[in-house]
Amino acid sequence: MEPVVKHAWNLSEMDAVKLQQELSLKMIREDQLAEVNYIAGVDVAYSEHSDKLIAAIVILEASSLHIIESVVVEDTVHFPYIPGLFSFREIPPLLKAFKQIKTAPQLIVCDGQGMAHPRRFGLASHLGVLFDIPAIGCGKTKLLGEFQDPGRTRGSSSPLVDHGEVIGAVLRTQDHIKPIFVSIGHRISLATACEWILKLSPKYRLPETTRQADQLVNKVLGGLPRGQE
DNA sequence: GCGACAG
DNA sequence: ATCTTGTCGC
Repeated sequence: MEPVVKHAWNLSEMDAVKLQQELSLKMIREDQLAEVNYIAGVDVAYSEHSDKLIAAIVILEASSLHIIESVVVEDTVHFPYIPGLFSFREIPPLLKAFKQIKTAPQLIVCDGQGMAHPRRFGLASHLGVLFDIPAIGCGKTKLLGEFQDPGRTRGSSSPLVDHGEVIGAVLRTQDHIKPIFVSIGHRISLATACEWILKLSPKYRLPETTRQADQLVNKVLGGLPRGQE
């Protein structure tokens, strides 16, 4: 698969911010989904030993949540980890991995935020806009925003708010387990995004897409500890 | 100035 | 992300 939108990645921090502001204009915050048969889960990790990034993509069949296709690639580090510019580090290796994917997904679930971002354009929005495929941001922790604790039962949620604007939802995917942060990536509403995440998390805290992609990365890393910055 | 800060 | 410590369930 190739992205619909292409742009340079060797940017300065300032140009990266500028690009986010331009690309964010293309982001669609309402439901624009066709029938969802295949869902992509993506994950990227840093390998300290090889000083490389490992990107994994899994394609799950929506009805069974079974893996239809998967790919793992290694890539050099193009950009440092900077909160707010996460996509400039993770997307290059993901583009390399997507080149090998044959089954086009109708939905992408990202390990990171969507519009719950300083410029409302996190990893999920960026990836969604590049491929023009509906995308959901799904983070284990928040980047910004305030929220009240959602109810303790699976399915409970409360709004994630930044400067009076609802930028996402804090969603409880399992009873009594720490909630996750769901936000609009591209071509999907927050309500629909939460429905999908719940559907994808029948048993664990994280959606199956993220779990499977994570598992694939760890398998390649050989269980070795991931590096730090 | 101090804390917060997706992975 | 990783690391540590503590608590609970098996």
